[in-house]
Amino acid sequence: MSARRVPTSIVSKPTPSKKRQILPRAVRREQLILATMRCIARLGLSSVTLSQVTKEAGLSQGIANLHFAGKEDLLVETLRFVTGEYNRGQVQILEDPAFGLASERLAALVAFQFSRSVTEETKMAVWFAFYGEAKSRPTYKTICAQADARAARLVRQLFADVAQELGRPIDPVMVAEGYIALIDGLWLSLLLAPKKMTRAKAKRVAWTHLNGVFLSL
Amino acid sequence: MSARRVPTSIVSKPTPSKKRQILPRAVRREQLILATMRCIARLGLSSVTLSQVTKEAGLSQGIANLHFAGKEDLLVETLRFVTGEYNRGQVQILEDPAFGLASERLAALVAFQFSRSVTEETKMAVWFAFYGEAKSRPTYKTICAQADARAARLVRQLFADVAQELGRPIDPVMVAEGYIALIDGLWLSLLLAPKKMTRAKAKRVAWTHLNGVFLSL
Amino acid sequence: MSARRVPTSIVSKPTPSKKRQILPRAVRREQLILATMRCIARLGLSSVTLSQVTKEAGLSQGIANLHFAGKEDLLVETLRFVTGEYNRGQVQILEDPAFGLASERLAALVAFQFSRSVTEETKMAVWFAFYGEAKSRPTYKTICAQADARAARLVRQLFADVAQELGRPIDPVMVAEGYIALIDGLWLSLLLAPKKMTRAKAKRVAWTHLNGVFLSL
Amino acid sequence: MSARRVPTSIVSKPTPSKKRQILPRAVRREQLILATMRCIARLGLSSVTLSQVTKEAGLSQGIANLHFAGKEDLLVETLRFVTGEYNRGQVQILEDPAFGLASERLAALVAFQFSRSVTEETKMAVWFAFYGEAKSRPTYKTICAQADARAARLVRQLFADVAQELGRPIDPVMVAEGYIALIDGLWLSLLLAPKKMTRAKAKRVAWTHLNGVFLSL
DNA sequence: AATGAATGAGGGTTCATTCAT
DNA sequence: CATGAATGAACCCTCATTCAT
Repeated sequence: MSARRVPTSIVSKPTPSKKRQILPRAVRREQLILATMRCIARLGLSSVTLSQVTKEAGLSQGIANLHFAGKEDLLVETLRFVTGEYNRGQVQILEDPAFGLASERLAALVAFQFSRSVTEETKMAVWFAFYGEAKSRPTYKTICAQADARAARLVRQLFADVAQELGRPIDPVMVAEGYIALIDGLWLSLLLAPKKMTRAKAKRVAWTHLNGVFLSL
Repeated sequence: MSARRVPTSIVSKPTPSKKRQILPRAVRREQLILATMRCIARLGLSSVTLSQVTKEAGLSQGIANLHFAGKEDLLVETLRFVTGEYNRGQVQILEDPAFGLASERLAALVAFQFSRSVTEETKMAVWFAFYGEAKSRPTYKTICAQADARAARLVRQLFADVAQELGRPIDPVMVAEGYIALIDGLWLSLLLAPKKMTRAKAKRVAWTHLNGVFLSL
Repeated sequence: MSARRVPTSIVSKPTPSKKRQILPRAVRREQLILATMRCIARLGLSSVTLSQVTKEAGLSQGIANLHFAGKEDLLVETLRFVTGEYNRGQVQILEDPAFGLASERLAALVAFQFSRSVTEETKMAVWFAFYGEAKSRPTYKTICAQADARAARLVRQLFADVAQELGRPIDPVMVAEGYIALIDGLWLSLLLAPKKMTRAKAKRVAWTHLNGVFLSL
Repeated sequence: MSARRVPTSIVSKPTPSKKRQILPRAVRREQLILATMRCIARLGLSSVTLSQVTKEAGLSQGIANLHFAGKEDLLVETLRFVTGEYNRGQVQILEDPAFGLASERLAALVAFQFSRSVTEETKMAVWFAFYGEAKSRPTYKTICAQADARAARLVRQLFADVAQELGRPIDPVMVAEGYIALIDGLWLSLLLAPKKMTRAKAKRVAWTHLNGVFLSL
């Protein structure tokens, strides 16, 4: 049958080319953001240096300050990149006209949240790296909060739809909050104990929770 | 009837005394660890400096290196302090002979996990600060993993007991993992969006989840 | 009749230029090494700081760590610089085809060893600064020992040639060791008591010794 | 035959006694000076710390500042101790009424200068450690210069006596300076290349030199 | 007098940022 | 635009000194 495909990712390191190249601003910025993500995952947010990031990107020292206002700005943009991508993915599912039923949408959401792309180690690491600093960094906190709020709104709406569809009266706010907390916790397990928590298992746990919530969905 | 007590915490800053004071090693270490916790909460793990920590503790620059092998050691001991305290609290509940029923124990656990002491902002901040770096720091990762493993074992046992007590056949491993993930996620909400998530609400969410799991506990 | 020339030296401090200048790595390294030599002479090996060295070189704090692996590396390279220079000078004399007679070579060696360039105060200070630490620093010791061994070999050969030329049977090993010790001792006098020991006087002492050794050379 | 005696030295570390002891000032000072010498030999002048010295002496941190004005004072007194001891030894020989002939005195001097006690590694290391710093430290320089001057005076007188005794007209100043330089150089060899230069060999080199000087003494 | 915990100035080093090329 | 050498502020850490015990 089909050959085992190597999972490719936009976050994996590209092959370097030694020539001095002039590229569009947006491309350079993304190069740097992706390199930043890999560095955060490898070194941790507190050990990331511009030197490491630019080396990872295969570019010169000074380039980060050329395309970003400074290190902090690069980090913020990295966070925005990750949250933006996630939120766009969520929106796509919840607005996809292909789904007729809310419960189908929910299934798609769960699948998405534990898809390889979303739970990629690098991304998880970046998420939690910023969560860990968010408490003390208003900028991070705001971005995280906004992303969370957007996600919560979508999930709330979805749960309301599902409840209506099933004829089960639930409190969408409470249920959404519980569900989101569960997902966050499962992601944390995936990040910190990948030996014990797999994507498949996490998905099962999520469904168990949902079953409990909707009493046999 | 009782007067509204100001919530005191071991983590809050003590009044300074300008005199050069000589104190037992253990006391100094705890002073420094608590100051470190406050600094992590205020500045973030990546911005904590020994200078800040010792100033926060009202002590001199050099003292941190006098009582700890270095900054990294101080941070590690801080992490151990937090995880140790939590684990001890958990064990206490699960071994307390005062509880006759497993379900009473579970209630106590939930109460403990959302008690003021455990969910104190500073502590939550410290937890997630280290979680955020754990991916890239083997030492942190190990300590977190050990704490998580201990917690998981206790919760698993408790859930098995509760299930037996209620005559509900559940998979304690899956259920424990779900519950723990939920708690982690709720703590994260408490930390990042204290405006939207209160301790009371979190507790309710946790109970909703448990109800779902045990089908009307 | 010729005008009294100001003795110029590569070790004397150059005029500073305030502009940020970019220079080849080798040039910067030599700048720093020379500044280090001046600092050792002025402050002593135990009081040399990178701060002093870079100020002496008219450069910024951080530059030392940019061109050397660290302070210790800078010091080691400084030692190598001095020993290398001396050894090269010696080799040059002993291999110079201009000298027909071994005794001429010997005369040139003595002249070299007490030349202004070799006995420059700064260099003598550096030599003995490192000798003083060599006992306890394997790296210094090795470099000094290698330089000494090279010098001894050359002197031994030269003395053997001179002895043959004069038809005087001597023990080249013993004589070389004595001569080298004498030179070291005279350099020490030049360094510590320049008021009492001049280059001219030292040369005379050396010749007296050699006369004694070769019985009227 | 007699058993091979372990060469004992005042500089070797004494057995520690854990009790807090109160001792006469002079004893404490000497304890600390001897410990300082061992530390200089082991670590080098630039790495000696009071912490190391007091540990080596088996005493408490603060004691050095109790018996000396400060670290610098301790070092200076250590230098004085070594130079004083050497000078006293020299004077003793040159004033000893037991010697009838100046040449006997000279023989005794050579024997003394290469005696085990004087050429003890620790002492040599201390000598050259201070020589190495003397250039830049007026205090060290003065002490070394005074010791050298005293030694030179004695040697000069001795050489004059020997010359008269032998009926050889020599320049005592030049000869003394050459001899002293030779001795210094030989000590340096003993310190840095003990594998290649032994006390016996050094003595022979010295005698070869003296023979040359006095033309078959 | 003796101890050793506490202090704080100053060291080496890192690294975000600048800027000459 | 891109580079990477140069800068200098700020970090961690050491250690001479002080001082409560």
